[in-house]
Amino acid sequence: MTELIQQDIYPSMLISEDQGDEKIEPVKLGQRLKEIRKSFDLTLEEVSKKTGLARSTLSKIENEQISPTFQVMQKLTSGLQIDIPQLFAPPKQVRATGRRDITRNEEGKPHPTSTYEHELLATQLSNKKMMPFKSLVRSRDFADYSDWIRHDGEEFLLVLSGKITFFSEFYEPVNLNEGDSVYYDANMGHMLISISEKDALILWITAS
Amino acid sequence: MTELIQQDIYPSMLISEDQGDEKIEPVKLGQRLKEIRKSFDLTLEEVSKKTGLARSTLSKIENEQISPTFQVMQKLTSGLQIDIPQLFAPPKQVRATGRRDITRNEEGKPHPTSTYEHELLATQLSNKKMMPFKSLVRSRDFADYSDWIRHDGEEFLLVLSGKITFFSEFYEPVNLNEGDSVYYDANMGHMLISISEKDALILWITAS
DNA sequence: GGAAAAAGTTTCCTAAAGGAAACTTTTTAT
DNA sequence: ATAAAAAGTTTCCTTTAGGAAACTTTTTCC
Repeated sequence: MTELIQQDIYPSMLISEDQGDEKIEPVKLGQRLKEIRKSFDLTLEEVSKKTGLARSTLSKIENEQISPTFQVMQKLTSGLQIDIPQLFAPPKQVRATGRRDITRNEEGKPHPTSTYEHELLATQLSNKKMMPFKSLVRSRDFADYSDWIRHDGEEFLLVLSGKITFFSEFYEPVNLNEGDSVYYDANMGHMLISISEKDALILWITAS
Repeated sequence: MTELIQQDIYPSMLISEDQGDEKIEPVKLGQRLKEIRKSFDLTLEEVSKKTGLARSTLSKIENEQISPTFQVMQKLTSGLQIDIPQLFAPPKQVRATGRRDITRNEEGKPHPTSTYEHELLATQLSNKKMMPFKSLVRSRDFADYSDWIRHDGEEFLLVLSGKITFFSEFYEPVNLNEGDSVYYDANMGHMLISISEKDALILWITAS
């Protein structure tokens, strides 16, 4: 996109090329199987011997005339020494998605709990790798928690304002001031309390 | 971020790949399906509605009385919004874990480039899913960039102070003020410039 | 080019999958 | 505890998958 720099061309001024309809992957299993077979340079007969499946059956699967049972698929994967995901991960197409979701200050999706006022960010997008949210830490005593908070994935938090104490299962409690951050495994028990005059505001991001 | 990655690469800057070491093939497809169903707290009837499969069929699959056809497996995965490998990745290996890494304000690892002053956070940890850093946006003109910045993964940014313009390949430029945030696919070209009097400070997190 | 062999497809049959409904077990409500 | 409802299983029947063999197409070799 050199033009953008050289002239003043904005994205909305550009006309996108018609790149053909991207088909949503219905997974052409037969086609995929044929690719694999060819890549090993095998005939149906040879695959038949390796997998114990009839030549005719293999032909029909490759031509999408029948839908193989799981049993058959297991014979295929073990006979051909491949694993199942391989059967479905054919052309690892790195789709240049262009999703973008802006969340203005204070305009996230509110999500209050007994100990936090969460404000979920980027909620217009689903299927994302990270889940960002701002949280007002209302709790001021770890007695507010009945137990450690613990869940899958990893978590990063940054103190935006105020001051908190970060408790965790395997470490001493530690105080965090504005600008401080911590990265931790979220299946290690953890919890927060505000210790500043005003409730602390933090940015939280989870990935799993 | 392209520059960031292309220059010095430290372990703590790397994002851990999904450990796809799945060689295990659960012969217990039915059991696995039941686990998934229970985890969503669904009844056979509800799964039936979601997938279009008969209640009886689902029961038989769960009890290993029949071997579902690929067609049926596709209905299962699309109806339950899971992907196929998930059906075969049963024993979720709970990774160990109690890592924690605190970064005090301004005490991250400096990493200057021509357009940004990056301050890498949580650099004591390697193999993490997210890579967090604060960046001072020094650039004030998109002519400072020779081309779009573009890399794998997804990115989230939050303006900590100042004001920026966020340029991206498929959208109009947009101004972001303190507290505003944006989530986007990083393989969509993107770049930032400061438009406040002082250079803007942002929090940036990448995951791939 | 014309067998003959090899590779692949189609047919035909039986064995198994998938659906509707009957039946059994478990949960909820009274 | 008992009835009613919900969840799950089994039966019975129709449709479809899978294998053996016949058939068609492609390749090999003279």
